[in-house]
Amino acid sequence: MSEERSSLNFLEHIIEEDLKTGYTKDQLRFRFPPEPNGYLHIGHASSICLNFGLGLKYGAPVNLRFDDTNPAKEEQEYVDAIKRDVEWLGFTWDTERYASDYFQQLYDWAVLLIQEGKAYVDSQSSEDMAAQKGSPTEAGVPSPFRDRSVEENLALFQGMKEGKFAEGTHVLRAKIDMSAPNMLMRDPIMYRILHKAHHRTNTDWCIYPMYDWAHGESDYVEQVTHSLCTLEFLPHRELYDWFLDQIHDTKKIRPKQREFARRNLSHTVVSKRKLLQLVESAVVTGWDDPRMPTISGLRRRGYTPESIRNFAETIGIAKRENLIDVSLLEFHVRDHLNKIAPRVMGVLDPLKLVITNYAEEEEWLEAENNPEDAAAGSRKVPFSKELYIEKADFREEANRKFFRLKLGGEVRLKNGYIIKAESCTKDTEGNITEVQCTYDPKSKSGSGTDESLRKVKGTLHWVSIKHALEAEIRLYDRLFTDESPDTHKDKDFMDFVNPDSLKVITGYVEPSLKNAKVQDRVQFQRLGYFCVDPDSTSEKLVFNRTVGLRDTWAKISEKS
RNA sequence: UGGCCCAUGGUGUAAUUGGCAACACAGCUGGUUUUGGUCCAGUCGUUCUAGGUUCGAGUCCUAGUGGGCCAACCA
Repeated sequence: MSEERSSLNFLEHIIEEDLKTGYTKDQLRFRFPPEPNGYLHIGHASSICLNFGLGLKYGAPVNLRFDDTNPAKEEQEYVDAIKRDVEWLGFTWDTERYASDYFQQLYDWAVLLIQEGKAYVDSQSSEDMAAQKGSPTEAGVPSPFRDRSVEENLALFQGMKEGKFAEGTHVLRAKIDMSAPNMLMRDPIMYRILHKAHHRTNTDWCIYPMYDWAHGESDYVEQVTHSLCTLEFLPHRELYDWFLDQIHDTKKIRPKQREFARRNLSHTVVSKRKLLQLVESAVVTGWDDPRMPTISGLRRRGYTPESIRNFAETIGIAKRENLIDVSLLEFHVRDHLNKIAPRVMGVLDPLKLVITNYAEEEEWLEAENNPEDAAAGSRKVPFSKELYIEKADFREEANRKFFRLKLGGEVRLKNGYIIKAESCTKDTEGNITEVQCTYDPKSKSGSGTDESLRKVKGTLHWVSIKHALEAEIRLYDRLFTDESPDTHKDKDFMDFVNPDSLKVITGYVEPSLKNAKVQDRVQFQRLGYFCVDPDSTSEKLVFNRTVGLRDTWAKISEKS
């Protein structure tokens, strides 16, 4: 597969290079390492697609590893949600791992470092330590505890482990270089005391390793070859390598950390703090609100795993700053849903249409389920004298660019007949309340008559009033009015919340939808893609608009 | 103000590693269409600046400019 001549991203170039000079293909191994402290979002999705995609490309295993080194923030609930989301995206991990699986090993290695004089227990306050750290332009100063004896360090560290000390009284630090230009190398903390129960190890431990100490060593334990993370971890690489130097057995794989730029999506925020703020301030209804950029939100909105994977693949991966327009994500849902979503008819903004010369009680017309997919078959939709059409599809008069219904003009009712608008009635305020029309009985769709073959410029969707199902329709728009809401120095991202990001309306849909199930996805013809929300009941259908159809008419009418 | 990373059409990403700057989206034209959808065809438009090396530079070197990251007992 790696012989494919399709272009490679910079990480694939690195891997190809490593394959030539070092590793064999069957040694390759990747990992996706979330911290179980929140819900996964679209940014994680591209990291998941990157790591698991590499696994698929090279036939290499990919571990799902939970970076659970901070019991203050992590919960089992998040572990479960993360697993569900990764699975939903369509990926299978090789083994499920936890940094907490390695607490004992990490402890043993830490003891080794102490014995070698490469780590020491510091007993200062965090404020004092911060003050000694220096700044990017000034060197730090050594802690007064830096030269404790190995014996004392060993005894204290053991005491820390045994719970003899309160939180904040001691930490274990690596003894590296207090004047290193890289601040992370100025005697970084390896362990802190936390008297908190951990969702997996419970109270077995009261000292917990810091990210830098745990991450690289976990990669090493798992023999991950390429440990990929976002660019803000670049300064950590030096420390990652230093920690590996201390324990690396040259007969084993030495993991490499490499960094890529996180993908930024326009009109959204992804930081956990900000997403939480949206939830807590009730701007959205929860982590899975269809407007949220979380995987669970996208799922509820009606996005398909394929569309997200395709999106991740087209945006690619690189090292530069980026802001990807959400419309690209929308393109990919449309692209996929166009192929798989059954077509149905629903009217969201109804206007009554009466066919004055229609004499039948009702009839059931044949309707194609999906013109993109012959195997999708067809269904019957009821037709009768009184229908709903969209308000926007009728005007008393209009210019030639308006293909829809106008007085004296003709259109085809999708799957039905050609009609001609004869008159309309209005209320006291001048709003059109009903349109009267006549139909050509010989023009029935699919009948093969000359009349049925006639071309008319417009085709409208419709529903038969007496057969229609009432449904709640939730129309979503971007959550933020600004394309990059959290990058303004003078304004808070909450200032850009779009007040119209949700509109709830009542619509009328064809009766074939009666038994639609939660998560079913359909195209309301000429309107967009919709899916059945979990709030739906047998009494009342609830649809989410996933995304509208591409709308050329909106552009034309905007111009004039 | 120290160290490090980055810079290619409107957006995102490529460029066989120094050899004709391409792909997707968006835009615009037209065609097909019982969805103003889809599909098809065409079109628009790009290497931050200044030097240097070279027969040849998006790619290498130097300087500049612009953007980003780094001082949590977070990850």
